[in-house]
Formats: sequence, structure tokens, C-alpha cells
Amino acid sequence: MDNFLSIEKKWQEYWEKNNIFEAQNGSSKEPYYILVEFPYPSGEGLHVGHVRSYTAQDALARMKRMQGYNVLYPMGWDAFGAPAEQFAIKNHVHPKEAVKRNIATFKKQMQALGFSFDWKREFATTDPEYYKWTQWQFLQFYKHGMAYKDTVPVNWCNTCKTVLSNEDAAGGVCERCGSQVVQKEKSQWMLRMSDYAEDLLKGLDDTNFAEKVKLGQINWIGKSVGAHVVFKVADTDQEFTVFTTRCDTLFGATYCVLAPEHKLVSAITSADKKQEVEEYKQKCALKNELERTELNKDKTGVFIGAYAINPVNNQKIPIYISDYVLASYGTGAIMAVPAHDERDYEFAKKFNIPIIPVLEGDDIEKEAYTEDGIHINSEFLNGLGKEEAIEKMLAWLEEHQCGERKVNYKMRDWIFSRQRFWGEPIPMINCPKCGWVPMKEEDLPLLLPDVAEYEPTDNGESPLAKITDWVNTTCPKCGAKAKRETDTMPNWAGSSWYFLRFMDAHNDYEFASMEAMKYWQKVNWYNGGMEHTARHLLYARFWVQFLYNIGLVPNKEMIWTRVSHGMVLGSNNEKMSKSKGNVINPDDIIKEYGADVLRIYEMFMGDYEQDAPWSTDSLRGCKRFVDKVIRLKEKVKNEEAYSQDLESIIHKTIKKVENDLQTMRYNTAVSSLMILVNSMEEAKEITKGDYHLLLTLLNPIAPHITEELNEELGYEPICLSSWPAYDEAKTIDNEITIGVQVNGKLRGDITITKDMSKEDILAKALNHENILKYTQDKEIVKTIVVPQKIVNIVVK
RNA sequence: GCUUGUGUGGCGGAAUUGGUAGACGCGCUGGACUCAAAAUCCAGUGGUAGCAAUAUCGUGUGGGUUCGAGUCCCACCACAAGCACCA
Repeated sequence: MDNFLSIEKKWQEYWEKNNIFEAQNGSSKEPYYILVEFPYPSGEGLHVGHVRSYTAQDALARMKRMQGYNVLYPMGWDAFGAPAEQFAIKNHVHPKEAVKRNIATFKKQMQALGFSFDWKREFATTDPEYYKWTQWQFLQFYKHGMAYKDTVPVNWCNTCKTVLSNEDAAGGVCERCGSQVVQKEKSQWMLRMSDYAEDLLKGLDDTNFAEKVKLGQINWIGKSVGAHVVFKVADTDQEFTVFTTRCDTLFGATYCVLAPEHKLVSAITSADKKQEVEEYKQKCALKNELERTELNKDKTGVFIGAYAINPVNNQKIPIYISDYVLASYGTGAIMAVPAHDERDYEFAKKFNIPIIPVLEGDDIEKEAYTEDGIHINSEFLNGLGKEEAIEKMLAWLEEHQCGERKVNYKMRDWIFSRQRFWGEPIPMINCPKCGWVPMKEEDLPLLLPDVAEYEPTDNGESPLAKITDWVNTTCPKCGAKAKRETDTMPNWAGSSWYFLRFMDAHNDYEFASMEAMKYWQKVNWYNGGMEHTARHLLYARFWVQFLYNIGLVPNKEMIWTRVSHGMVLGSNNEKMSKSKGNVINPDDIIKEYGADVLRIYEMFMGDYEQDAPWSTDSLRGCKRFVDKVIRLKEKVKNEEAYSQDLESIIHKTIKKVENDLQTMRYNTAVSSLMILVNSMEEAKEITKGDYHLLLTLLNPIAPHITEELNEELGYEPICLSSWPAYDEAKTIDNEITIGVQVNGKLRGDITITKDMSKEDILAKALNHENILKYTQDKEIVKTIVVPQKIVNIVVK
């Protein structure tokens, strides 16, 4: 059938004209919210990877509608941020124009694939009607003390000329351009995300995220429970605090280390060490994060000529500075226990610092012993194990007022400023008299001005800084001349709450009404890539938790299940990329095979959560499958009931497809439909009812051709019909064949009926010709009969 | 180094709570139809031996538990992704 293109077009138009996929707020039907990550509308167009996840969730959405749910399956565009801007710069068009054009392409491609999105709720994060609310929410953060401006050492990319978040600069390399990241001091807007560390951890219990997703979140938050211990600096009135998870090893501390940036360093460095210390600090400042991690296998550091007093035994121990201690984690200072910490051990060996074991363990001549063990050389801790010793030490520290229990998190506050054009302007005004003043909410949105030059400047300012008309304004508080903030928000901002907007997409008065959010409650299924399960999901949860705390959303967690899909790789098993020449364009596939075939193939290609390589051969197999379904029509006789011979397999297939679609086992759903088609092919003729059933089950995955064939049969459109019910009793076969083993080895099989007794089954097994060969002259020690499964006879 | 995930035919991958390993699809081989090709249909297809019935080996490696292990336990190996001096 080569007219598939016109058939597909026909049904796409039908669905649109009749608003089939429009979700109704407040409908009496049970709500069901299915969400896929909205894409960056890049210039590349839709990727076959998009097709995989959108089809998967589309199939679920279509089935759920047939099951009577009010399904919300929305789509929109995450159009702010670097990729859109880079594309715009490269192709010399205004980002606004490029985005508009790219969205049109994406949308056309999606429509050609027949996705059942509710297009009435479509929006882009770049729409002023949308980013007005992103800005409004930023103001709420500010008003609740959750947004602040601070001068912080930030990751700076010289190529992109912008500040990068820790996440964007992972590994000391710019995520976008791959060049090395350097450190630079900058005044940045920050969100107090670290305040939410514990809540973000706890909130996971109120979600149904996949275990690996939860673990990703937990690792990123990086909670560690330990203690603060105060060390006095000998012969001064200064003191500093260290963070440790092993305060039980305090008796083994033989030196302390401060981060080179630690505030106390200059104050306590002895006169004769001043120069050496300054030189070392200089050297560290020049190193970027990559060098500090990669090239620093070899420990470096400097003794600063001062001593600390170990509070438990009043020992004087030397203080060093070294860049293996990070200023940004804990207190920027540590007590070093070389006997029981690998890094300290390495450092102590190099600088000839004494090593005192306080735990019984391996030979510390060779390496540090970091496990649990019995304490020695530790006065009141001697003889205790790790947990007990930690508790006792904590009590001692608190009693002597030189320490306390303390929890630390790796997660830092969110650097929220970008020196970029293509982002939401931060709605803050700097007044010489009043300081930072938020814009009036009624003045939002603060529109991005139209400019000719949107490329970043060399001095690290946003291109907005050059637009004096825009920058110069008046203070909303006192009316004096003032200047606007020229930084924009990161691309994570708009995507942190878009799923709420979909619930009430065109509300002009609120970002979404409480009523709408209470109706939809939560995202039932949120599908996205594994690469977003740490950051995007964490930002979105933080955003929602904040809104919940100020009473603006109904639930502290608004996403119930998060699932992640595997990538579609090139046929060479590598990630698709233009440079490797292994990119498959969905448009080409649709043109040659049709959207239905592409959809079936992408569902069939393998485990949905696993990566899978592209195979055009396998795609052809799916084409053959569709052709078979079409040819079956010739065998249809005019009768509504299921054929008797097919009844059992039909009920089994309904059950299988229904289960598989809600558990993301799309590949086996397709395979069971293939099996059904194969048995219909074997039959001489099939009834209209059989055929209609097949088309209904296949419809969620291949919606066009099934509607067409169904119409030819004279039925109402499948998209208006109900999902078929199965009869559990009919899914059980009357007769099945089970294996018979002797001593665990398969020696034959027997056919049994479903109500046969264990005794009868055993008798039949023992009478089996081949079984007799193995049992005669032998003693039967034991027999195992598992109904429906197997018989095992143990002989001696 | 740490965390997580994955190892099953020539390939993609199946295998409810441990119960006939290899479903389904691809590819391949042989045959039918055809002047021929495509398409379609029929048969076969984990290795080895055998005409066959069947036997034997077989789910990364080595052990273990069990009547029975791809599945559970222990130890290892390989690959992939993420994190990486987080005290």
C-alpha cells in the first residue's frame, strides 16, 4: 500500500478537526497526565530518539484515553538557552526568528508522526506570556529571601564568554564547547537551593521514580553526616572549625589542612613562611578545576608555621595549606588522620608527618586503613567500634564545647545568572539609593529588547548591557535613576515549572490556577533522558517544593513516576552524529515507509530503557508486518464474534498488550501482536470481530493505518472507541505441554489439561517412553510436579 | 578510584514468583511462483555427532545453594554511563 502518506494525512486532519486529543480541565473522567521532556527546537530537526520516547508515551496516552481517562499529553518548546542562541549566531538570524522557524519544523514533523498531543496547550518558554511567569516566580524567590546576589568564584568559559554552573562545567570542561574552564570572581544571582537539600532527599519517598533515578538524585545531593570540631591555633586567640565524618579518629590527627583560600591563612601564617605561602596561593589561583583534579594526583602543600591544638589531647599539630582541601565544601578546613584516610596518608608520606593508627587494621606501612575497627591509642574510645566511638566522641565534644554533630551536603546553591542575551531577563533593578529592588509584579513581563547585536561581549557582560535605553530606568521604590540587571536566567529556569503551566496553559492571571493543579494533581508519567535525571529533575523538584512552601502548588512533589529511555544509536552502535555520518532523519523514513512503520519499529527495536542501534533491515521487517495486517482484510468474513480458534490467543493478547504498554515493555507488546497476526494468517478465514480487535490493539502504536482499515470495515473510529476487555478465564489454555525432567535434565514432554491432578500428571510423565528409559532399573527417590510448569523425577 | 547499569545464537532481543533457554523480528540456507527480478508463500536455522529418534555442550569466568539456576548467593573479568581529592 503506497498511499500510506495520504492515509496518514487524512487521519491527522481528522483528529485535529475533531479535537480528539484535547484534555478537559475539570472533566469528571479520571485525570491522567503523561509528560515527555519538551525539546530544544534545534536547527537539526527532530531526532529519531525523540520519536522513540514520544511514540512510547503516545501509545500509553492513546490506550489510556480508550480506557476512559481524561489524558493530558502536552507538548511545548524549551527554546531559551545556549543551543538556540548558538544556532542563531551561526546562521546569522535573530534567535527569535530562528526559534520560530525551528518550532515550525519540529511541529510539522511531530504532526506527521501522528502524536496525540493536545496542541491547544502548546507554548514556548520564550513566549512573553510564559516567561512573564518565570520572572514572576523569580520575584517570589527573591521576596522570600531565596534569591540573593553574591560575589563568588565561578566557572568561566573564555570561548563562550559566560559563567557556567558547576553542573555545566563538570570535570573542568565547558559542557558546550569543550574548552577548559577557568575560575573568575563574579557577582551572581543565586538561589538558596542548598536550604532544600534535606527536603529534596526526603521528598523522593513521595515519588515513584525508578531506583536508578532516585540514586542519581541522592548522589547529587551528597549528604554526609559528621561533626564540626573546633581547633585553637596555638599561641593566638584564633580558632578554626573542621568538618569530619570520622571524629572517632581524632586521636590520630597529626596535622591540619586549610584550603589555600581559607580566610584565616594570612592571619596565622608565621613571618618566615609568608612568602612561601603567598606563592603557593598564587599558584593555586591559576589552576582551574581540571588541573586541580586531574593533575593533582601528587599532593602539594605548604607548612604555614602555625600549630593547632587537638582538643582531645592538647597536642600541638602543624597546620598546612593544600589544594586537596576544597574551600567550597564543609568548612574549607580538615583535621588530617593519615593512618585512616588515603589522601591524608599520601600527604603525610610526602611531607614526613607522623602517622598514628587509632584503629586495629591492616599494616599502615603500606596504606591507610579506612574501614571499621577496634579503637586503640584513643583513651576513652579504646576497645570501641566505629559507630559507638563516633557517638561517644560527639558527646565528649559537645560536653567540652569544642564540637557538634553536623550534616553536610555536596549540593550548593544554584548560580542563577547567565551573561547571555537569549534568556529570561532577571526582573531586578539596581538603585544607587535603595540597592537591589524587584520590579513591580504588574510591570511584568520584562521583555527582551530587540537588538542587532546579541553576541556576548568580551568583558563578560551580557549583550543587554550595551542597550542603554533598556538598561536605564527608574527605581520602583524611590523613583531615582537606576539600572536594570543585565544578566539573564539559565536555560534550566523555564523547564523547572513548564509541567505546571501545561495544566492551565493560557491563564493570564496566574502561572496556573490552584484549581487546575488540584484537578491534575501530579504528572503520572514523566519520560526523559538519563542525562536529565540529575540536574533538570532536581531543579524542577526544588522549584516545586519552594512554590509548595509558599502555598502556590498543591503538592510538594508534582511528578510521580520518572522513567528514562535509552538512546537510539547509529547502526554502527555509536551515538548518532553528523561527523560520524550515521544520522537517520525521521522525515526520510516517514516518506519511504510511513509513520506507522517507523513508530512500530522504534517500539520493537529493543528494551525501551536500554540503548538500541538503528537497523534498516529490522525496520523493513516492521513494514512486512504492516503489509500482513493489511492483507488479512481479504480473509475477513462478516461476523462479529471472535473465531473460536482464535478466542484464547485474542484474550491473551489483550492482556499482554495492556500490561506491556503500562510497564514500558513496548517491544514485547509488538511481538505479541505479531504472534496474533501470525495465527490469524494461519486461519482459513477470520471474523470482522477478530480483525477489529487486532486493529484496536495495534492502534496505540500504529494509529493511522488501523483507523483506515477499521473505517473500511464500517466501525466508528478507534480513537472514539473503548479498549477491549479480556476474560481472564479465556487466557488460560485447556491443554498445555510441559517438560519432564529426570534428575533435572529434560527428557521429554507431555500434554496435560488444565484440571488434571498432580497424580495424573505424574502418571503420564512416568509412562512417557523416553522417561521409562531413564527410570527403569532405577530407584525413584523423589518426584516434583509443578502444575502448569514442569515434572522432575529424581532417580538413583 | 567510587556509584549505577549491562554481558544470552550471525544480529536486535524474549524468558510473571527459580520450572521445556533462545519467543518475536532480522539475517542466512533450500524450495515454490516468475522469461527474469522484486514482492509473496513453504521448509530449515545455537554448537557438535547422527538419515532420524536422540545424545551432548551451551546464557561473560570460577565456585556455591537447590530436585531444578539466564534468574538466588560469593568471588572475579569485560564493556558503558555518571561522579570524581566532598574530609
